[in-house]
This record gives sequence, C-alpha cells and structure tokens, in this order.
Amino acid sequence: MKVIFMGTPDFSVGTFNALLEAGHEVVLAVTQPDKPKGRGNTMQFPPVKETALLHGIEVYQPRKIREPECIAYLENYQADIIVVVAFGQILPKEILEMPKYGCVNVHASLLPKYRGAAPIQWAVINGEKVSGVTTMRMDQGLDTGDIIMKQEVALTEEETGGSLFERLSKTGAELLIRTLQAIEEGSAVYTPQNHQAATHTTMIKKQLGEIDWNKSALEIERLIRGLNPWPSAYTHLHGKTLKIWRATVAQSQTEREIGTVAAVLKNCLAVQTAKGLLLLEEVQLEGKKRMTTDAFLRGFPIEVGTKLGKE
RNA sequence: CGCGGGGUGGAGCAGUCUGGAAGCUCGUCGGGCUCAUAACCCGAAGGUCGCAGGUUCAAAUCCUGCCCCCGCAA
Repeated sequence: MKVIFMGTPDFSVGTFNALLEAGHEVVLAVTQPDKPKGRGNTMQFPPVKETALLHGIEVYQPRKIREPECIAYLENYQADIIVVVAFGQILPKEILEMPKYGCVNVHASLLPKYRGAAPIQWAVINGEKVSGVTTMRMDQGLDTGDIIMKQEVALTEEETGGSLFERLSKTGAELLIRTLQAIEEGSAVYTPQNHQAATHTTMIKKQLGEIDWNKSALEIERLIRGLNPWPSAYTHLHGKTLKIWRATVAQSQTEREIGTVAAVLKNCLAVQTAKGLLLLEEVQLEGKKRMTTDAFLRGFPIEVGTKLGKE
C-alpha cells in the first residue's frame, strides 16, 4: 500500500522498518522538528528522520500538523493509509479522514487500558503481569478509536521499561503489518472500545524518579524497573544524585530509620523502606558511570545509618 | 560556544593545588590455615598514569591542542 508514516522516537522505528521490509510504499515520513539535544545542545534528528534518510524517504517536519498548509501538503501524496506510531501531535479530522483506509495507530498497551503517553513504563511501575500492543483506527479522541487487533505480551519479574519497550516495539511492528494486510484484504474487524473500562496514563516526568522511601520496597523496586533506562529512579547521597539501576526486595525489617542504610553487604546496600528492605545492587553517582554496588563501595565506602534522599 | 564531574595494572578510587621512587580497597595466580568458606595468613604477576606536543636536571602532577566517558539542563 501507499503509506504515509508518522512517528518520532525510537519506538516508531521498529514499525517503520517493518513497513519497508513488508514492501509497502512509504511515500513520506512525518516527524517532529529537529531539536537541540544532549550535551553541547547539538541539533539532533528524531530517530524516524534518521531512518527515513537511510532509506531515501522524503521527510516532513511540520511544527503544527493541523495547519491548513500542512494538511494540503499531505493531500499531494494520495496515500492509501496513514500509519501513526508515537508521533507526538494530535491529528485533525481532515487528516484522519483523508486516506482511503483512514489513519491506523499502534499503541503500546492493551486498550482501553493505559491510554495516553507512557503506557510501557506505567505497566511496569504498576506491576502488571500482562501488557501488549493494540492497533486501532484513529478517531479524534486520545487513543479512543476502534480496535483492529491486539497482541498480549507477558511481563517477566525482571522486566524494565527498556526491555518491555524493545519487545512491544517488535510486537507492535508485526501486529501493524498483519493489520494492514487485513485492511487490504477487507477482512479487518473494527471493534469499538469499552470506554467504561478505560484508564489513562500521564507523561513520565523526571521527578517521578525521586524515590520515596516511605513507600514499600516492592513499589520502589517496580519504579526502578519501570524507569530503567529512562529517566531512571534516583535518590540522593551526601547531596549528590544517586541513580538506582537495579535492586531487589527483602521482606525483613530492621530498627533503622526509614530511608537510611540498614546494612552494608559485600554486593549490596540494604536500605530501610516503609515496608521491607531494598537491596541496591547497581548504582550510579552523579558524574560517574553506573556500576555494581560492590565496585561502588570500593571507592566510596558507606556507613550503616547513612541517610539517603534529600536533606 | 548551555552548566558541571571524570579518564591512574582486570574493577572502583587516592595521589595533581605545594613537580622528584606507582599507593588504597578488591580481583587474578601460587602457597598456607580450616570440616569448610565469600573469612584469615604468606607470596607473585600485571600500569606507555586517555592521546600528541611543550616547559624542566626531573612531569600522573605545570602549559597548549585533541579524543573519549558521565551527571544536569533542554
């Protein structure tokens, strides 16, 4: 089919590549404008743009896709369908209704659950056992369109935001290809969502990673996994940021104050939480590389009773 | 030119300001002790101190340029 692809971050790239491999004619890649990023504020291309350039596909980076001139521009391509994966802008009605087959979206959750911005991380943070991807025909609401296909994915005990991201990206790509095939054959079934059962997630803010030791070790451990690798969970040590990359839960209690180091072991630091101990296994101090707690303790000895978190 | 930290045997650090014999906690290898051990004791190997110039009798340390890693902010 003749496809216009809209997407921006890494998550979009898997589907983008799958479209190309499946032999679809991607006539245009629409993505967010370049932004200064990273150290030194150098301009960086969105991942989707990188991919498009690699394949010699035309790139379009409108500031606001809903502007009439942008809509008119898309008209020129006479696409059969528009595939949208984490594009980052709301599409106006004119675009939704433009292609013959409408606009199809790949969403990284089992809709109607986890509508919105960061469904992958939230699934891990909330301790879901199962998540997945959904393809739907977009309407004007936020992730409210009719469902075309779903694919479940089971979460493991060690699932991180990053690992689930990888798996859902792959699953989503496959599901989209199957979805397009069904649409092309005319066998696609459009099932309205049960809006009563809908849940919504908010964007992940960096501050969400600040560990609240008054929560249970279990909750904190899930937060750590959900926010790994970005933006990562952290606390503070002697006024410096200490990222926690990996930790495990121990149900035992100590008399230590909440948020303090209850024990220093060979391979981990045990921190007292409101419920249970959190064993820090891999950490990263501000300005340093991430390392196992064992290595960290070599050059940065910690005493039992040390308080973690803001003063 | 957004702000800042850092590159020292395999790992993590000290030493750099106040130039002058490579250090610390581990790991590895060999030996000992032990019922046993991640514990303890003895011994050994392993480093062009990120790269390139410069200053000096002498540079990890001072000067210049470059490369790479990381935190913040966006």
